[in-house]
Parts: sequence; C-alpha cells; structure tokens
Amino acid sequence: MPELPEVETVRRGLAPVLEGARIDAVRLNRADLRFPFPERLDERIRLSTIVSVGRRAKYLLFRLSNGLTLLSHLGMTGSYAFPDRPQEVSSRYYPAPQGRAHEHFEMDLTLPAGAPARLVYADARRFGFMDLFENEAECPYLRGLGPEPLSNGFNAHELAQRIGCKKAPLKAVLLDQRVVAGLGNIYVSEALHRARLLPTRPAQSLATRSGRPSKRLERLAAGIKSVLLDAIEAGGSTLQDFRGAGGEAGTFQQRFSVYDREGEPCPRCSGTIRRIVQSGRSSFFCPRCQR
DNA sequence: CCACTAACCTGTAGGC
DNA sequence: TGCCTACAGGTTAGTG
Repeated sequence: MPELPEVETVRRGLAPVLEGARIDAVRLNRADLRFPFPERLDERIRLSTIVSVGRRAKYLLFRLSNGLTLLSHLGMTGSYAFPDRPQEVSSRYYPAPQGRAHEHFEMDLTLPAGAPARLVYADARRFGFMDLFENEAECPYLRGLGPEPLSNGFNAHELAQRIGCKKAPLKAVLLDQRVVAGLGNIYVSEALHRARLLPTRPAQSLATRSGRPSKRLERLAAGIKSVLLDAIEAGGSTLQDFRGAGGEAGTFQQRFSVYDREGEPCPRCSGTIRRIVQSGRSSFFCPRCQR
C-alpha cells in the first residue's frame, strides 16, 4: 500500500483528531509485527499527550508530550482507523474484510474536547513495525535516510550527488531509501515515465563530466516531485484496500500512466506499455518514449 | 562496498 | 466450487 503519498494521506487524516489527544490505555494483541513491539511500550506512552503527527519518508511519527516519539511503518498492509467515530467515513469499511483478526495494536484516547476515541492499527501481513525513541539520531530506521523529495533542498543537483556513479539501473537506485526517501514501486515507475527515462538505464549514465546536472537529471527530479504532489492531492492510490485514516479511497490509481497498465497504450505517445521484472519486482514503462 | 536473492506473512486473482 | 500458482504498496538479512 503505502508509499510517501499514501503515508502522507494517512497522516493528514490522523493529525486533526490525534493532536492534543491523551493516551489513556494501550492494548497489544500480539507480541510483534515484523519486529517485536518496543519494550514496555504500554507504560512508556500511557498518560502522555500526542503533540503532533509527522512524517519522514514512509514513517509516521507520533510526537508525545513526554518527549518520546512513536514511529510507525505501515509495511504493505498497515492501516489506522477510528472505528467508533461514525462521522468518519471509516465506518464504511470497518471492520476490514477479514474481520478483526489483524488488529494488533489499539489505543484508548481522550480527545481535546473531552470525548473518548479509539485508534486501531490493523496489518494483515505484519510487514509493518513500530519503534520508540527520544532522539531521531538514535533511531536506526531514520538514520541514513535520503532527502525528502518534496523538500526545498531536493533538486537535480542533490540527486546527482546521491546517484553518483552507481552502475545499478535507475529502478533499483530510486527504490533505495538512502538515495531518495519515500519512493516505492508505483511512484518509481510513474516518475521515470514522466522523466522519459527507462527503468533499466544505468544510473551513472545521467552523470555529466562537469558535475552540473544533466537535462535528464533535471527531468527526473521534476518527475519525482510532480508525481508525488499529484498523488498526495488525489489522496494516494488505492490498489486493493488502501484507505486514508478517514476511510476514504485514494484516486490516483485512475491517473497511473504506466503502473499496472501492461499492454495498454502510453498516454503520451500511444506506444504499448511493457512490464519487466527487476530485482524481483515489476517495472512498467513505455519502450517508445522512455530512453 | 555493491548488487542481487530470499525471506518475512496473508490475501486475492486467475487458470484449470 | 475447489485447488494451485503467481503476485502484491516494504524492508532486512544473507550471500557472493
């Protein structure tokens, strides 16, 4: 499910409800997700207040009044819902199709206005995980992440530095969270199509002798930014079951140019979209207008 | 250090 | 309908 635009969509759904909410109780319905839950998670966050809900790359960051930050990665199938808030669209899909078997973590809250609420984390495949830390520097998941692609500092020059002279194909390099943080399988294919670059092209082929960013690199940086912005505006992409925290489906999948469109015509040049497998994952591209 | 593969786990879609 | 296979938005550990 969740690449940067989907995680940002979840964040925007959670923040207005959670900010200022007090955590009254924590329930873990099993000992682990992908990794064990943080030690003594319950007692370390209970009775603190959620100050803000942030995001870094594909990570949600719940900043608490006691100075700790709860980090949450959604893996492939993680989702948050407020099951008892009928005014949220979430009542339409809650409980999830498989019932409540995959609800692994929940919190009882008191909202700023005094009303009670319940936040549930469900994750069928349990590829998600959580961490708890005091300083970002001590969190192994955040250390080493590449730049936020939507930040001002991210541009062709920055991308050139990071890509350097890697021989690996662009597809693999852009999936590497140390190069750019937040891209996943969908948006790499889409960004490369916008930049008219083949996913198989060696990353080093974008370098220039002068070190000044090439036109191709400029297109790539611009393609990454624009596809992420457009996807966030559309509320992310819903393939099977992704929902924002309010339960609404994203609509960006209707605007995919190449992802999951093997055999369909390219919207730009009417070439035929192809699918190949690179390092075990599907890449979609137009062989006619991507070089 | 780099690059690729397998592994983690469950659900779903498609072929027969 | 049922069984089997392939595949799915992510990351990490292991291997060469």
